[in-house]
Amino acid sequence: MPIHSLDRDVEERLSDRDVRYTRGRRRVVAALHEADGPMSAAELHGKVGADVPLSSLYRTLAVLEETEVVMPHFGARGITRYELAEWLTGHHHHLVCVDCGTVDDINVPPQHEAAVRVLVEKIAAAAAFSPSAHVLEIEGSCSRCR
Amino acid sequence: MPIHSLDRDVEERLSDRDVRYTRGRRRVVAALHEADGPMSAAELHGKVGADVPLSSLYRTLAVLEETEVVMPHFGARGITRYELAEWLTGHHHHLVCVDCGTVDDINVPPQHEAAVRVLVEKIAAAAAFSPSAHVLEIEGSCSRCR
DNA sequence: GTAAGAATGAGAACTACTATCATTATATAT
DNA sequence: ATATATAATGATAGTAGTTCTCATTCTTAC
Repeated sequence: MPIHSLDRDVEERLSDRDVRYTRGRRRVVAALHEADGPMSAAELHGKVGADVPLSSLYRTLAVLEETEVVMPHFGARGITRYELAEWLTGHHHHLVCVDCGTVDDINVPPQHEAAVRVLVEKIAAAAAFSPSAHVLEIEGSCSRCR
Repeated sequence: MPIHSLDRDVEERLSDRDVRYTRGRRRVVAALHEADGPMSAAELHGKVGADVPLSSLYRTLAVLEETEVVMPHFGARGITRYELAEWLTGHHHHLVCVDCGTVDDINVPPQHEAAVRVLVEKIAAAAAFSPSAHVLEIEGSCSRCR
């Protein structure tokens, strides 16, 4: 999705919730859009510039999470990373490097995704659990570490 | 796996690594064995008794992680939970309740597990990533919350 | 242009976790 | 069995990531 139509979608969502789409918030959304995986507050601090204080980034992320523009991801010890919500980016999964900890997004072709969904349904059904979503993380060594 | 054979396996592993299998460590292993999902240090503090200080629990968990008796799980904001390693319990996945945050283990029948593995291979292959493991978390509402 | 409300920045406070160190327990050698 | 060396524990101080507070600045509506 190009940045301007993303921006329009986010703008509309925030306006619906009576929340302003300010410069600081735009910067965070843009940084997450350029990233190729979830980012932590500290990583965003490095990317959007150190002039934006960490406390503001945390608050911005909290606001964007409440309005469902971003989603938290808890894949690493002690740190919360954020990525744009799937209604903005499309459904995807993660490749997690067990050596360096980087997380990269991976898009799954529709037929595989459908197969995953069917399996999830079957597995959950056996436990009388009604699944609303699934998270698949593939662990291994990334190309940089291998 | 019954507790005594689990205990024997852990004992052997720790002895191999020249680490003692003490009373405190046994208590943690037993608590994790009885649990039906990963537990945090604070939750263990409640379960094994408040007479075991948190600092000891954190260190015990670190030792058990180094010796690969337990595995960390980062499914919740800011907290690390631990569960017995899969060589002790068998491979399994998680049902995560989006309402209350509880995580329950779920065993997956072999044919479904095989299908998951095949899909993971295919998805990863498309990104030139060689998978060593996978984590599948199924989100939904647990029976208590529904 | 002004008033009301929202967002920001700076820093204090909180929580999960880690490190330190003195004390206690365990294992090995004699 | 006792002494000695090494490991584990408990208490507490310290750290990192995150959240809260509040005074100031910016927006929006009138």
